[in-house]
Amino acid sequence: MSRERASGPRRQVRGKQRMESLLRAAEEVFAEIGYERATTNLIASRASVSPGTLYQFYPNKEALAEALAMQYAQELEGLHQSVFQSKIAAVPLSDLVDATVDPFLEFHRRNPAFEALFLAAAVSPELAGRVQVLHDAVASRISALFEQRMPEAKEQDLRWLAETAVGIVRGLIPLITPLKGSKRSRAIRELKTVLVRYLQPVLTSRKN
Amino acid sequence: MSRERASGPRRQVRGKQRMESLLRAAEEVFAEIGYERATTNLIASRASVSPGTLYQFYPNKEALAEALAMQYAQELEGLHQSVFQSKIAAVPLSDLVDATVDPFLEFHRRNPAFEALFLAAAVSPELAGRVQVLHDAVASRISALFEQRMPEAKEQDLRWLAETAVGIVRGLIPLITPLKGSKRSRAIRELKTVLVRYLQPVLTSRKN
Amino acid sequence: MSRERASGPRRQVRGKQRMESLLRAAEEVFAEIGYERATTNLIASRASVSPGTLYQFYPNKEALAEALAMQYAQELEGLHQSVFQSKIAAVPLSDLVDATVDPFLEFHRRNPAFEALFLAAAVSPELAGRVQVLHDAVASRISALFEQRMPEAKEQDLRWLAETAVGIVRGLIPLITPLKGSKRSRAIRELKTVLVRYLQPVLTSRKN
Amino acid sequence: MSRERASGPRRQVRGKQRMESLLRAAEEVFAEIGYERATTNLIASRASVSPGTLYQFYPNKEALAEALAMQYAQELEGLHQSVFQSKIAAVPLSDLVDATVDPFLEFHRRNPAFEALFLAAAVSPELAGRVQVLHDAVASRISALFEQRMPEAKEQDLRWLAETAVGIVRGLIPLITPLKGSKRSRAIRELKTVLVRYLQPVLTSRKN
DNA sequence: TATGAATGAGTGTTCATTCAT
DNA sequence: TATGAATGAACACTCATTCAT
Repeated sequence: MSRERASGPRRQVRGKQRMESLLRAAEEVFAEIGYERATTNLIASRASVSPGTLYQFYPNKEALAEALAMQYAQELEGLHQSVFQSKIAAVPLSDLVDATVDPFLEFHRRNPAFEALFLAAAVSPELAGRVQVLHDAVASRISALFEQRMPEAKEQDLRWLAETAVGIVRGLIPLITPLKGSKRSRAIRELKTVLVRYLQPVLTSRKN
Repeated sequence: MSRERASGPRRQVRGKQRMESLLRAAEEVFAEIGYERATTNLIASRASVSPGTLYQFYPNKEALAEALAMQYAQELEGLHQSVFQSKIAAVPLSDLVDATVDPFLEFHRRNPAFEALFLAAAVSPELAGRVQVLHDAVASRISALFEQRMPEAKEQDLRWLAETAVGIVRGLIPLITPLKGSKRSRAIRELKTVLVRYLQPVLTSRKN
Repeated sequence: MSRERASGPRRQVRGKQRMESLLRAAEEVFAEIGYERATTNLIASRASVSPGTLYQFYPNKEALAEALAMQYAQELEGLHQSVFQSKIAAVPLSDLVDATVDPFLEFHRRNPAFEALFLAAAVSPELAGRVQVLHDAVASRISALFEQRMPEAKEQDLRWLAETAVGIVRGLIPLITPLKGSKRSRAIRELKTVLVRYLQPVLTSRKN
Repeated sequence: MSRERASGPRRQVRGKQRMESLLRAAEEVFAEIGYERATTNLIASRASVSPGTLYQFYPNKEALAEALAMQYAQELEGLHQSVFQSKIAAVPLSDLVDATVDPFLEFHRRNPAFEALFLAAAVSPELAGRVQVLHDAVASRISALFEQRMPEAKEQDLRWLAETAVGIVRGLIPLITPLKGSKRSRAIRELKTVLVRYLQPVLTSRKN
């Protein structure tokens, strides 16, 4: 027989590619019109694929959101790698804030569906559970970072600090996102000011 | 003299009541499942009326949201009346923060659809315009309050300060809302801490 | 008692006025958006009256159409009075056509709902019966007119002639209505040419 | 070679068939109750499909009307083919009228929704544009036909002649449609008489 | 009489999902 | 695998008509 099953692995590769392109399409659509308003048919057609194909890879709309969330979470893990490789304890707080906030804002800019997922999670309890990973990824990362500045602090307190910091960022991001240029810079500076002033009393660098 | 077409006004009263009860039903439903997921038929049936009745008073779903927003905005206006009547300039900052945050959190608790409107506005551009009034009501109020502490400050800077403060509150409210009792108190204290530390350098009371 | 029932007749007068103003409102609305699309609520509000009031005078939408049709029919009766008072048999055919067509076109212009009723009747069998009177009023009038030119003709043939003539007018009116000025005049001339050429062989004036 | 993705084309065939059956259902319903009163759900159920299926092929009710109009227009193009193939200039006028009117009446009988579309267009401005093609198809065809009889005539005049002739037919068709048998024949003869008498003076055959 | 609130079946249309091919 | 036709329960919204006042 001429047609051997060599296509097995190849098929899997194609499958992965399809999943990726569907995810990118979902990202696009979520970013444009939000999760709730996004329709699976639109996502499929953005991926140049039939609705049936979409459902072959993702059992429903939520699954797309979750897969996207997982991808984001993974990327977020790596986001502050460089910070962790530096001597955190010795760096001035404002530098630490810079090194944490800037990559995050960049990530935010690169992934406009990120916000859409958070908004959707706030409305849909089902989605909330699946997107929780995103929040956790960030918060525990920040918490770990803080620990290196104050190793004697209680886990609980570190967590509060981290959650609050993350909340501040999420609260001020809407002020930043619509702006460009110097106005945006100013808004970012304000965000950093809030964080520094909030954290200063507890996270003063060891050097000082 | 006393009774010209007695039933006219009575009918109008009934109309007003219907509008109120529809608004309360909308509030309920928005709070439970969010604006996007709320259906006009569900709202109508919550108000124990037919869909047609709803549309006799509100031309569409957005109009309900807007009417609700207006009501909230009005209530928010009155929220900090007492603060304004005190000698703002002389009060310790932490007291000022208390007097501002506490009523707002209370308002937030009493009106669970408030958050739903904000979330919806973030997703729906059409709604955004109609709900803007809510944000403005709060931000300009806070801005005015700040002005009394630092009358020499530029309008622009005051506005930034206010927007940032409001952003902080909105960012941290999700940490507070799900909690009860002492955990909630702690979360609230954390919010106030952020605000005080952020504002202290610029809004130190005159007395000091 | 000071408030006697002198209002009886006065009330009836007011009732007539209401009916008239409702009919005028219906006419307006039918002309603007057609019978099918016209809503009783819109008609009522055009007459500055509540829907309930409308239904006190006309039991349903059809009744409005019928009442309007009756009014038109009555007016159409009087439309060719002057023609009948002339010596029809002696007048040149083209003059007769002028004297018949011109007032009709004028009537058509003055009563834009007239056409709307015909269109609606063509679609709605229920309405058809009620609007029939309009067609009959015109056709039998024309038939009578023709009779004076050829008194020996059979009733049947006269009727055919009249129906056909009316059909021609109704068929060409859409070419006339949208036009103004000289274009309109030309279209009218064409209509008259059709009628004259059609009728000439049978309705040649006696004088000739 | 013969079977690349065999089911693809087969599905497309099914799609085409659905579109046809939906169009036939629409035709039926339009003919029975008119365009305005026709509901998409009724059309769908006539075609034994769900509403969703209808909307997969036609984005809205108007699109159905338009598709129908296109189909009719195409059929109308071919309607007078045989006339054009004859020596138009040499044929007696009454024969020409026969050869033009008869197929058209036959078409009219076969396609009862044709009239419904015209009526709807007269009421709905949106539809008017989409149905215009029907009128144009007929009128320009007739105009071309007339040109062969009087090649020296001005384009403008030919158009007037054609529009008028079409108007006559449309005006008299309501007299014909409800009739059967000899009454119908008589009505048709009357229509042809009108046309012949109107056109004779300008369209006398060359032979004469 | 007159009002206008109230009705509720029905309208065009959507969309997450399934299924035959 | 992939297609795209098919579903059908919902949705936002309408309107002729009724009814309490």
